[in-house]
Parts: sequence; structure tokens; C-alpha cells
Amino acid sequence: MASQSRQEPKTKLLSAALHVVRAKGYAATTVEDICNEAGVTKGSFFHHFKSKDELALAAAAHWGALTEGFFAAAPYRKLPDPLKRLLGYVAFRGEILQGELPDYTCLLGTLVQETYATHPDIRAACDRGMSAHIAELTRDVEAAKKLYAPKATWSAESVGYFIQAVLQGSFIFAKAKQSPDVVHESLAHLRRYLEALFVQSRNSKGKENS
Amino acid sequence: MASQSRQEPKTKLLSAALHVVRAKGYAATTVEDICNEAGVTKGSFFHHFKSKDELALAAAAHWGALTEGFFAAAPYRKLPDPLKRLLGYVAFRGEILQGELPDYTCLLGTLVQETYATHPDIRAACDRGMSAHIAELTRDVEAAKKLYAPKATWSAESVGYFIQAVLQGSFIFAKAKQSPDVVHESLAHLRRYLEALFVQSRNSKGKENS
DNA sequence: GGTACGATACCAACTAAACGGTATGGAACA
DNA sequence: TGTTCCATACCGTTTAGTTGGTATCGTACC
Repeated sequence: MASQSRQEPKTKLLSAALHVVRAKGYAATTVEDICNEAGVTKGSFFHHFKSKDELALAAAAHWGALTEGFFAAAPYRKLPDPLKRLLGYVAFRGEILQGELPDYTCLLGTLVQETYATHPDIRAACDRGMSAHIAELTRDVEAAKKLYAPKATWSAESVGYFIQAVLQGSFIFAKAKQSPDVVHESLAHLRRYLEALFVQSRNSKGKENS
Repeated sequence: MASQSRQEPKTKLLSAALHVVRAKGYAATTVEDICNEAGVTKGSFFHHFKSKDELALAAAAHWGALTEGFFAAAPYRKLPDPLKRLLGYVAFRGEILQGELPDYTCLLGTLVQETYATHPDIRAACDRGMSAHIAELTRDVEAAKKLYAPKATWSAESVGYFIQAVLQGSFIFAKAKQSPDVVHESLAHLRRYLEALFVQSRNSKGKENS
């Protein structure tokens, strides 16, 4: 417990970073913003992190660990059928759109937009985090494909990325409109598409029309 | 001609802003960055724009005007059939993925992520610009729906937003992976979905399965 | 048609504040 | 005594924004 309470401020700083960066963006977030949100001083900050950029890397890793645990524990994960699990994921993403925008949007999507050209290591960390989440999705897509659309020409991985692109893109509109409505509607379209992908017992042949 | 050459620096600043902001993000972009890119001095900058935020508003408006003209002049716009026009749009979005990332990604999507919580007027400007583009799309969706899927239960507008969400979301992955591959693959999925939406002569009845 | 004049366009040097990061010191624990 | 942890005060740099001044240009009067 002693060692845990010693780690507390570091975790507080990471949690604060997750929230503030998702609200204001990375560049506009100052170290003091994060310290204030976490209730610690700058001295403590720079004791735990060499620099602001290092915090970003740690925050990305922290985010990866958090979300992995979060989705692993979600009820839909217990469904035996991979397609049901996939649709369960989509439904679950709709259910968790609660609270303020910084509570349900994706840190890595926000972060990578600002850093991809200027901070190669942060960009790579975001890529790793998002790819890991998508790899998990892709496994279910692959399994569902084997079961329900073995002859389909699309790759399971591209479906994983597509799902995630729909989410990330609708988050942008959620921010623009200050409301998760577009996310819900886009998830409905996404669900319809996934259902179509796995029901096409013959559409799988003619990959492209015209 | 004289009056045009007088307006040049302002336009240069706007064009520079479009490029630099898409590369580095809004907050990380300094006024001097934009001045350097435009080849003018800070004095000139603040002669034309009261503040950095005002430039952002002007850049958003400039972006809206540019893209409107750009898409209005695209060849697919001449297609008489609204569904062909819609699929033409999707194909066109794939064709223009040339050059560096800041050349084909969306300014407004980048901008709104960083400003939605802190700069209400910039957020609103981004919303307006993106909504205008989507409204144009929605008109074709609406027309195609009347022709090919009159009984469908989805709204044309939600399809417009869905299309745009797929684009915005794949741009995030393009940035994370430094490559437009995911965008191409997502556009292929999107095209397949749109085709399915407008071919469903009976799927339109049973809006939701299970 | 030249010239005085007001306005607009532009520039270089400066300022005040904010920011990331450091130096220093002390409390707690081993 | 030494090490970890955290706090305060401070530093150097960067940044948005100012200031004061110069060039350019249309206009109108002589």
C-alpha cells in the first residue's frame, strides 16, 4: 500500500493528462494545467516525467492499458459467437457515450492529429495503441469471416480499421456539434454494414460492381 | 491587377495557414510559422488579421470557399444519376489522395479537435463548413434514395455524415501510419456499403434485424 | 500633368506574459 | 546518512501582440 500511495501522484498526473489533453488538445495543454487538474505541483511533475513529451508517451501507454482492461471486461466479450461479439462491440461503443466529450472520445486520435508531423515517437505510440485495439477487433472479424463469409474478398484487418475510422470520424463531428448524435447514427450505419458483410452468401464473389 | 496584387499577401497568409495548421495543428502553429511560410512579416500579419484566432476564422471560411469550388468543378459532378454522383464522389476522394498528408487532409477536422472546448467561434465555423459540404452530399443521397430506395428508413443526412465520418476517421489513421492506405481501404468499404444501401429493394422493409 | 495628400499596405524592433524546464531545499523513510 | 519524493522560487526562451515608422497608391486640385 505504501508503494501504491507513492505511485498515486504519478497516476493522478496521467489521469489528469488524459482528460485535459482530450479537452484542449496536446499543444494547448500546459504542464501547469495538468498539475492543477491533478492537484500536484510542477516540481512533482518533473520528478516523475523528464518532459512534457515524455508524459505524452506515458499517457499514451496508460491509455492503452486502461482501454484494454476496459474492453476486456465489457459484457459483450463473453458472447461465444464472434459476429455477435463484433456487433456487441459496436453496440457497446454506443452505450458508453455518456458524460462530457472528453470522457468518451479517444486520446490517441486527438494526440496523433497534432503530433504526427512533429513528434515521431508520440505518433508511433499512438499508432501502436490504436493498432493493438484494432488487432483485437480484427481477431473477431477474422473468426466471423471464417464462419459466415469465408469467400469474401475483403480483409479482416481492413474491416477493423474501418470500424475504428467510423468511430474516430464521428468523434470529430461530436466535437463540432457538441453532441454524440452523429456517433449514434454512424454506429447504426456501421452495424447495418457489418450485418450485410456477413450475410452475403454470394455477394462475396462479385467483389466490385461496375 | 493592381488591386489583386495588393490582396496577395492576405491570400498568401491564408494559404500558408491551411498548410501549416494541417501539418502541426492549430495551437502548435505560431504566427511566425505562418509568416515564414507566406514570406511576409509579423507586422503585415497583424495588419490583415486582428489576432491569431481571427486568422483561424478566416482560414476556415477560405477553406470552405476553396473546397466548394474544388468539388463543384470535379468531373463526377456532371454525372446525371445521383447515385453515380455519390459513388463518383467516393471514388474522387480516393483519387485526390496525392502528395503529402497536409495536402489532402481536412483543415476543419483538424481544427475542431483542438478548439471545440476552448474557442466556441472557431468550433462553430468548422461546424458550418463541414455541414455545408455534407449538405451538398446529402442532396445526392436524398435524390438517390427517392430513385432507388424510397422505403428505406435511414435518413439521407445521416448517410452524408457517415460518409464524412469515414473520411475524417481514416485521415487520422493516415496520419498515424504516414500513409493513405487505410483511407483507400475504408473508401472501398464505404462504397460497398453505399451500393448495398441502394440495391436493397426489400431490405428497406426490415430496417433492423434481430 | 505634376504634385500635394490621405489612406492603405507593409515592415523591423520591441514588450509583456506565458511556458517548459531547473535549482534548491526540506520532509519522510530506510 | 542517503535516497526518494515533492514543493517553491526562479530562469531563459518563445509567443502573441504593439509600436512607430516607411513605402505605395489612388485621387484631386492646381
